[in-house]
Amino acid sequence: MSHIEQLQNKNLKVTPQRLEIVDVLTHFGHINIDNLYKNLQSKFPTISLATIYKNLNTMQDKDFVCEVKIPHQKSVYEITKKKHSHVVCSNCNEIVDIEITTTKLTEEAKSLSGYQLDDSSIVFSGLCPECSK
Amino acid sequence: MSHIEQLQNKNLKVTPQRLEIVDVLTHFGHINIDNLYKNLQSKFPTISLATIYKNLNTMQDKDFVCEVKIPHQKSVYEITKKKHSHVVCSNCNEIVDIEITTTKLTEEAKSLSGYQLDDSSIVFSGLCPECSK
DNA sequence: CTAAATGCAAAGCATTTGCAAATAT
DNA sequence: ATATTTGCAAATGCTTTGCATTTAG
Repeated sequence: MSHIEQLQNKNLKVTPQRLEIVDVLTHFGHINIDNLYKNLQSKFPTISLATIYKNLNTMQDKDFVCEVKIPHQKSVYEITKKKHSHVVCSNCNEIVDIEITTTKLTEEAKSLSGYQLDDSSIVFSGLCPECSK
Repeated sequence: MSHIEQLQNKNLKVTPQRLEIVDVLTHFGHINIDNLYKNLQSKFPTISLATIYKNLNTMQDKDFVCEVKIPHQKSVYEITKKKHSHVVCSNCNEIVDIEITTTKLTEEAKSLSGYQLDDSSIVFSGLCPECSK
């Protein structure tokens, strides 16, 4: 499905700025506000941070984009996709997605806490292959 | 060990304000800046947010306090203790600590990502026993 | 006595809002 | 044609800084 269709499916008007935000998010996978801004400026020299904030907010409201909170770093944003976890390099900040099975751990957490749990946010930290050389 | 001794062990001067911050952190387990501020005002009507920020920052530098980033909420702070995970109620925001075994999951994450991992941050979300009634 | 902490005010960032003009549908 | 989006400027909110005074050790 094209990015245009993805936006239309969420009832988001397809503006050039918005489309480029989706392109950049898709290309980088995860990106923080500042880097998103920098990347958009090459194609849209007059784009404003307000536009980026507004777009990220409406996209989050429509559940098309989500924020990932990372320890000791600024939050990054990603296109909402199948539930997954994150691994972050504490040296170069590279982030990758991983699909791990959290069922057993969530069960453990449920019985230990007495909570009814339906979600989990997991971020592993360490060194990426490049930085651990 | 008393809170006074805990501060001294970290080379932190024992001021009344600082001691009360530790008392409040210990009492609540996890608290965000605003609520910490409100709680301190009863005992120190003229305490300033700057003092609280400065204290949390130096305490974090000394690894005596740490920040916990929670999805969809303001960060909370806690006294640094043995590694553990968190469970948060998405209705009343209550947070509890749990000790779960993350070894297997971390191994899985390592092999999937190719990263050398030495830390993980896990936050489960759901309803606390009270809110799920 | 010295270095650090406090509290105030000001400064510095980050994010949101209001609004006129432009644009998507 | 209408409702939404954009980009600017201003406003708001959050966190840090500078500094004179106070306090802990």
